[in-house]
Amino acid sequence: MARKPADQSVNKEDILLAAADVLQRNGYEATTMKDIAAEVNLTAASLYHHFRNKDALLLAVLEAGIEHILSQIEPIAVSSYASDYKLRQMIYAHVTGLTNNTAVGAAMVFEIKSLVSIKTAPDDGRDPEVAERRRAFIARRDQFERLFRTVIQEGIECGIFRAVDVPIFVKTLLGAHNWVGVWYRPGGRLNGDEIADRMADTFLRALQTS
Amino acid sequence: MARKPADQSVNKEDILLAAADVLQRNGYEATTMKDIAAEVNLTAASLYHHFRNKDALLLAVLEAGIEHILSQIEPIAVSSYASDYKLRQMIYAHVTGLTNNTAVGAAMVFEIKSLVSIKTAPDDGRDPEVAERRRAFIARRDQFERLFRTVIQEGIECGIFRAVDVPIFVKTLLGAHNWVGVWYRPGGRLNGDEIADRMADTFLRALQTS
DNA sequence: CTGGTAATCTAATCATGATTAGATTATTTT
DNA sequence: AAAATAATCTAATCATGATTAGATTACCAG
Repeated sequence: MARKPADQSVNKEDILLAAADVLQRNGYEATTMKDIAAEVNLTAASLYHHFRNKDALLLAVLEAGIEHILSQIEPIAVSSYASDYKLRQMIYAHVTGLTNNTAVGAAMVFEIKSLVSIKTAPDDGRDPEVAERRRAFIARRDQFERLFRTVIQEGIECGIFRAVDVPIFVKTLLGAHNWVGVWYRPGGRLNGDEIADRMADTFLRALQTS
Repeated sequence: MARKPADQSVNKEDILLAAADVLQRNGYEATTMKDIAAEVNLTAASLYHHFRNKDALLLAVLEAGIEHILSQIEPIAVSSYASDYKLRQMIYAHVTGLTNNTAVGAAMVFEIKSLVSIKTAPDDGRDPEVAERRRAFIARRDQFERLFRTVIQEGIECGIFRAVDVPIFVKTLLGAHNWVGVWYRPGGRLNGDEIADRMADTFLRALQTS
């Protein structure tokens, strides 16, 4: 499990990676600070030098994840290629993103719930900063979804795609993608690229006019 | 939140429903025995009269959920209608199942991870009975997935569907479905039936020969 | 080198939440 | 209605895990 020789000091990057990994394996509540610390050969207490608390750490993981994905998807979405080409590329980017970094991917998918869950969240007076970042994160999520909607809407308008119920179609698409983060295991019959391909086929077929 | 007048004594059914509900809201780890108990106006301690422990309770929720869904899907899958008709019905049953009982649906989707998660599970010596039921549950899950695969395979063989990569297609389909349990909220623009319809359209289109 | 900051550590604290023990009360059965 | 059983309760226990306090150690600027 240990990834490093346990020598030099650790930076936030390392911790985020390790956290994403543990998070994927165990889920938010079941992941202890100690688990994360162990992954980078630190003690739990040391993590507090880098992050205010567990929530802040989780949030940082998710932020990194979504920014990464957005940085891949956004340029495609706003490019001027044909809608079908764009959609295929976006699907490809998203799915391979999830399969390449399973950790962040699955953490992202699942932990959103912890994040949105009202348990800790009801106008969480305790840490206004975290509350704010939480809000920002959700906004990015929405942004992400919107990119897909826009591309599909475009495609419909210029007649490349048949007229589907865009919001539902996008939820369907993203649900399928997200689930990949759950079942995908490296070394299976297909690699991320191949999976992405097949999924893109499915959804582009579904949008085909005829 | 309280569903009952808090009078007569409570039975397992009630507890399972309540648990599913809380589970959906908070997730496994974040759901306390007290939360569940409160939902049926009991104390946490009282729950132990009905279930050996928290794991057993969760498992019972999931078992009930999957049996219910299977009881809906299986008859359709083994019937002798045309594959496309069967698939549409199965999608419909699954999706509306998830939207009707959001609680069980989402709990099912998410909590599988807790269940499969190795945290509590590594040949869990502590409670062999629970370990066994856990195994059985996973088997039912697989059975469920297999029903979809079979129907699609059939359809391909008799030329109703185009030749897709069946395992991936089914993961795609089920991922999309499962996600419904996450985003669906009663009272939205569309009800369960309408959502199911649109999703069925999407996937049947994707399978269309042409 | 030498002070100062950064990164860690060890050893508490503190809170939460599962589980158990030992009554108590309600319902059935005979 | 007495005995037995079921369903609850209250009041511990016990363990875990987040967070804090107070050193210690490592590393960098002057």
